[in-house]
Formats: sequence, structure tokens, C-alpha cells
Amino acid sequence: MDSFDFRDMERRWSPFWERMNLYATGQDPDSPNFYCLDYFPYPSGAGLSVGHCRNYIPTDVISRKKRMAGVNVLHPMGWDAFGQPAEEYAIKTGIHPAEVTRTNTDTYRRQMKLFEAGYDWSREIDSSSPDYYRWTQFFFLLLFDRGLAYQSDGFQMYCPACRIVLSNEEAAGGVCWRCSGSVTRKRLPQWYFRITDYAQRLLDDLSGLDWPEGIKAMQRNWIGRSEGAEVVFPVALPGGDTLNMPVYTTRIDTIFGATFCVMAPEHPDLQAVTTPEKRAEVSSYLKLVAARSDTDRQADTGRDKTGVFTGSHALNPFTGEKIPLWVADYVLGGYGTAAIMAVPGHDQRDHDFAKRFSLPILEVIAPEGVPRGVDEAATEADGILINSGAFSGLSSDSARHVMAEHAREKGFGHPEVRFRIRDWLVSRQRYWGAPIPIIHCAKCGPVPDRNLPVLLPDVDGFQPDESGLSPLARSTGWMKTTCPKCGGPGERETSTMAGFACSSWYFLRFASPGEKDRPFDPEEVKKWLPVDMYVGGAEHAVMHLIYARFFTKVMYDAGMVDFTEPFTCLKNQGMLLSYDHQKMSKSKGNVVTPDEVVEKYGADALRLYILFMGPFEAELEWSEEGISGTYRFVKRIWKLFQHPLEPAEPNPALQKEIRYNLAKTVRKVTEDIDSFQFNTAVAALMEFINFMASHRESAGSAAAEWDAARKDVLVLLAPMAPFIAEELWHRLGYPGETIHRAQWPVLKEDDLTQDTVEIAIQVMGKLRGRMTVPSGADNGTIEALALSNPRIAEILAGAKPRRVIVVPGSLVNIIP
RNA sequence: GCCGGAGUGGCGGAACGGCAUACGCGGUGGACUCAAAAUCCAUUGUCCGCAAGGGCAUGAGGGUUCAAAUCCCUCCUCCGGUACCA
Repeated sequence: MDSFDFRDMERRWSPFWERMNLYATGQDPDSPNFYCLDYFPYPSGAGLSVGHCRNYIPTDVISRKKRMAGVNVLHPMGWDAFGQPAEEYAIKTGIHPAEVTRTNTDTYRRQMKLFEAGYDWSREIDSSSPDYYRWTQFFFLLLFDRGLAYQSDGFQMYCPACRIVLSNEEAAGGVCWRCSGSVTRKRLPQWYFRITDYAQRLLDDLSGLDWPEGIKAMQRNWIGRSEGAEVVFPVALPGGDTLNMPVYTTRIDTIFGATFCVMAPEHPDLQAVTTPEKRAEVSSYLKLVAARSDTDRQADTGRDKTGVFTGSHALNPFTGEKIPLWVADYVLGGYGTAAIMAVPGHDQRDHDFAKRFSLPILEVIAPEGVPRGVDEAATEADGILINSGAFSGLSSDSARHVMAEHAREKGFGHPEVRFRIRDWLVSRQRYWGAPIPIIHCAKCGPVPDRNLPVLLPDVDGFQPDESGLSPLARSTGWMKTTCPKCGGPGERETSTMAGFACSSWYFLRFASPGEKDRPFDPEEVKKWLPVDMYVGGAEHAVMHLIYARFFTKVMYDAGMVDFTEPFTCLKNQGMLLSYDHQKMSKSKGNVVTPDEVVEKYGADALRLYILFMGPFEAELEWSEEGISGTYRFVKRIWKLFQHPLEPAEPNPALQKEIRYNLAKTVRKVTEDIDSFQFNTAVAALMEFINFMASHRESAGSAAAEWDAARKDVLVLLAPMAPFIAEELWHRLGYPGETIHRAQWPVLKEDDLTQDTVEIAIQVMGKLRGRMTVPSGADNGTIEALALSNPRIAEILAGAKPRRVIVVPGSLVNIIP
């Protein structure tokens, strides 16, 4: 018996498969196509941990199984290579980010090959290469030409630790997505993509996607559609003029209870409405607000509200009453119209504010028709309108329609749908990104530079400085150019694009990665896209996934693709915690690498453990004992397959049992892999191997069945443990160059029928016995057999059962 | 607060109306060994019992059903997301 040596197998088969080009993209025109994609990884200096394997091993298993089922598979890998860490490292060490990136991608690729993640490496892409980023720039211009890219000067989210501006998605919760540090605001001119134009479509199309509910819910929440009304409140200005101040409300039904209005500190008309007497007080309040970070301002919703009276009054167009206009930072500058009507009786935030500053509180909604008083707290529930003039008696729901229409007729408002999502800030004052292909001309304004790629120049240092300008601004030779439109002097835009721009179209590039004259070949894209199976972590619920959906819809509108959603089916792998119950991190020193695991237990054991340890989506913990279990499993298979077949008298019962168990296993493993239940697929294989091991001495009495079982079980095992499957396939002399091109076993339904079945006997729902009956037995026979069972007869003690329920093939329940 | 997801042996988990605890880990006893590792065999929810057998167990409490971990209602805990969005 040969001893088990996984290193020997890995040394032999890895190069063998590479030589035969096993993972090449399928090209059979008669077969269906399947595009299986992993999230575009950023190649960090830390390399891969076993946590990443929870992404890459399952997609590899799916791809292998599809290939064996005769499907053309596209399963590519590439690098989201632009980004801050490489640049930070470059700043520290002076090594060019391109070189850092090359080192890191080499490591990633090597590690992926270590556990035999089977990618078509001939399609590898790198978003930091000019061959790629010229097309990222092309898409920038596509958006620019369609009026979807614009420059604007406003307050941005800014991470002081990373020294970089952030999009709203990247600054969710007032926290930087990369460093988790708190975010401040900075006023800088920036480039935006008009994703808000697509808000409704981004929302509507979610419903048709086979994505985790949680991710869809997060996107709906982020898009944040609300239906309400805009109402104009005229404000008498100190100089005698009138300013029309629109406010947005979802509760126009409460407008008779509006006792004051509030502007956000950022409101553009704040200075105009501030009376001379209040000027000093308002400006010192603005200073106070500016000194507070956004996190302070937003995180603690329970803190005492602050604000200052502007001295002006607004006219409630429904009541004709003049109500004071305040400025307060609980009203946000970036949402709605940056001004609100405050209804303290029916909005708790307004209630808090009114209490603090002794403003009047009115009750205008009676929930379930009964006023309940609003002195202590606001009643936010819907109800019947009271104290609301002609509208009294209406329900909140109908009042919202009636009153918004009323406002429209009278010309002081209209129904309005608003979204929470903001435009996507894409420019970054950083070196290591795709340059924005725009030339600024004093005469023509921003002009597209269509001479792509606009190459990243070499610069002396990559360090961003406090000027808020990109390091590219220091490369004056590069920056100074001529305007493509008028030929006059022009200056290049020195911002680069956020990495999320690169990853918003990469899935298209994989269809035809070598295209020279266009971002992709439409024929190839038609063949492969949308992505059939997209797998990655849940952290990109809003960010990458919403940006990529937006890009796809823009391309659809431009007639470049014929689908509106890029990812048909999405799955999120669960996080893998380390053995100390904490997230793996370099600083905690608890990172487990695939390198050390493969060295000790081999790639097959690692792959099986990652699949077996628990449900694909669940958060799980790495365990050294756990992997020793799958390592033992691999060795058990090895031993079983070394066992010689001793000739013996045929045993039909055993033959049948083997066929039955094999068919059961084929069905279970096939279904479980297809539905991402890898843990139970491995368990089913373990059970079958255990079954075979317990019958190995008598295998000769069912030689044909035994051999068929060995062959099929190897094929079932092949996607999950490719090395041992290949090794044993060759040793046993099964046909074909490789097991990985063997036919996936076909389920033999007939083998699943058995002569007899075991039936559980319950009395009053409690298990009291078992019996074996012919599998075709009808309900009457089963009932009679159950009642005549001695143990059951004893329990019933001669009593005639009131009712008997028979579940064919499973159980019988007797109610005495 | 709101939105998602989850609570099952000592542990990871399986079963998602029909025999709870598959599979694995760990534990215990044994075989092999001078010994250990590796391997193999047996056993392993809990309580009562010598045993046969029985009682109790899927976060808590109700309900539907012949039958509930699974469906419905109320509540608790944990994880993730989000939060002054008018």
C-alpha cells in the first residue's frame, strides 16, 4: 500500500492541469454559458488569509462542477489595483506604487494557485494598467457626454486620517469605510456622477434580482425614496422683500400644526433671512456648528438640540399665520430643501426643539379619532385631522393627497418624491488612480481630452499635501497643455478617479480582456453577461454594488449593452473569525494563511474544511481541530481506495444497497453544490465513504457496484478535493486524461426505490416503535401492521384507536 | 428607534410540517505500541432505572395541527446594517 503524500500529488497535478489548460474559458457553441465571478480584489500587501478562501474555494467548486456538467464556464480573476494602501506604502518606502502592486498581485496569484483556485489566467486584468484605465477614462467621458458627470464646489466628506475626500457611500455613518476614523467636512471643488438621476430605476430593478434580501434591503434603505410634498413658505425679509422658502415634508397632513420653521446652517438663504439684530447671534452659532465634526453632529440623536432665532417669520400658506424661522443643525443641509416646517405636536425632533425653546405645540392629528395630548411627547402615528380648517375630519392618508393637490392648485406647492441617495463624488486628490481626462480651459471651461489614455505621469513624491490638491498638480510639465477645443492654453484636471469607478465595469472587460479599440467586444458580452453567479463579502452592499448597477444602466441607455442589471445572482460568504474569536488582522497577529495550512494539511484538506465548517453565508471561526477532521477524511478515502477487492460469491442485497446509497449521494451532492450548501455536500460524501469503509471486506461480492461507486464518488469529490480525486482516478485506471473532464454522474432514479422501508410508529405523536414494511404497501396494510405490532398493542391495551394517520413511506400516528 | 439575519448536545452544525441532534470536532473506554503519535473498534443530549423502558429537551411564553426546531402571535438575547433624511 502506497502511503498518502499530498505534497507529491500537488507537485504532480498542478503543473499537469496547467499544461492541459484545464481552466480555459469554455468555447463550445452547442453548450450553455456560465459566468462565475468573484469580487474584484484589491491586492493588499498582507496577502490572502484563509478567510479569503471562503470566497474563492466555493466559486471554484461551482465552476468545476459546471464544467463537468458540460457547461462553458468563464471564471476569471483580476486586480482592483489602484488605491490608497499601495500609495501609502510608496510614500513610506519610496517604492513606486506600480511595483508594490506587482509584488502584491504576484503573491495573490501564487496563493490562489496554492489551493488550486482554477481561474482562466489568460484573461487576467489589472485596473492600474493603461490598457485598462484608458477605458475607465472612456466611461468617465461617456458619463460627461451624457450630462452625468459634473463639477461642483461644496462641502465634502473628508477623512483627515486618509487625507482623502469620500463619497457618501464611503462615509456612511460618519465613518471612513477604509480606516473607520471619523469624517469631517471640507469645501473643495469636486467631480460627481449624477447617480441620483437613476435612483428610481436602481430601486425598481432590485425586485427582480436573486440577491440576499438583506443586501436588497440595504440598497432600498440607502436609496431612501420618500413620497411627500414641497410647500413654499414665503418669508418677509428684513429689507422688505419676500423670499419664497420651499420646505419638503412627508407629513403635509400635519401642516396646521406647524408652529415654526427651521433652516439648516448650510442653507444658502440663511444670511438673507437673518435680521440685523440677530446677525451676531446667528454667526456665533454657525461657528459653533462648524467646530463640531459630522459624527458629533449626527451620531448622538438623543442629545439636546441647539438653534437660534433668525429674527424673520415665515407664512404658513395653509393657515395664513406667521411663524418664527429658526436655524438649527438638526436640519441637514444636504437633504430635501435644507429647510423644514416644524410640527412639534407630531414629530418628536420638533417636539424636543419646541420644548427647549418654549415654542407652541399644537395637536392636529387624532390617532384612531381620539386626541391624546401632545404636551409630553409628539404623536407620530397617522389618524384623523383635527384643528385643520376645511381639512379636519380627513384621514392622514387621504389628507396627504388632498392637501398636496390643494397646494398645487393654489400654486404654493406640489406632491414630490425625494431620494436620500446623493450624487457620487468620484474625484480624489491622489496619485494612484485613473486620471480624470479633462482639460480646463479659461475660455471653454472643462473640455474632454479624448486622446486616451491620459497616462499617469511620473512624479517626485506621492505625498498628498494640505493644499487639497493631488500630487499630480506638482507635475507642472504634465499639467500644462493645450485646450483640444480652442488650442489655447489649458490645464489638466489633476484629480484621479475613486477606485470604485474602475470596479464599476471590470466584469465586462473579462468577456474580451484583450480588446484594443473598445472597452469590450459586444458579441462576447452578449455571450457571457450578465454575470450568472457573483460572490463576495457583504461589506459592499452599498458602494461597489450600487455603482456597478448605475454604470450598467448608463451603458444600457447608451446602447452599449442589452441588459440593465449586471449581476443576476449574488451570494455573500460569511466572515471567518480567527481561533481567538476575533477578526483576523495583522496587528492582532492572529492571521491564518493558506500557505501554512496547505503546507501542513494539503490543499484538499483546506478546501474541504472551508466548505464543511458551516453554512456558506454564516460567520464562522477557524479551528485547528476542525481541519484535522477533513485531513483525516482525505486519508480515510486514500486508505479505502487502497483496499483490494477480494473475489467472493455475489450478494444481491449488498449490490442493491450500494446502488441505493450511491444514488442518494449523487442526488444530495449535486443538489447541495448547486444550492451553495457545501457543508452538507461534504457531509454526504463522508457518510458514503463511511458506508463503503464498513463494507470493504465484502466488496468482492458486489464487484461491479463497488467499482461504479468508487468511480462516481471520485467524480463527486473532484470539484471539492481535486488532487486526491485526480490521483485515485489515474491509479484506478479510469478513462480520460483527467477526472476534471469526466462526466458528472447522472442520477439513477430507479436505484432510489427500495424493496422495504422502515416506518416509525407513533402513539399520540410520541415515537413508540418501528417496523419494516414492503415499500409499495398501501395505507390500510401499514395501519393493520402497526396495530398488530406487539409493543403497540400492549400500549393500546385493546382500545380501538379513534384515528390513524399514515404518512406513506415515513410514519404512522395512532390516536387512541 | 428602524431594517435585515440568527438563537438546536461540551463545540461547529444537520433536519425548515412527519423518527430532533446527520456529518465533523471534542470526551470516555478498548485494540495496536516498550511508550507516544498515527490508525482502528466501541460509546457519548439530559434525568430516572440493574435492565426492559420511561420522563424532559431546539432562547421564553402562548396558539394552530393527529404531528411544530420548522407555521402564526407576544417577548427576550445576540450579530450585521442604518440612524435628527423632515
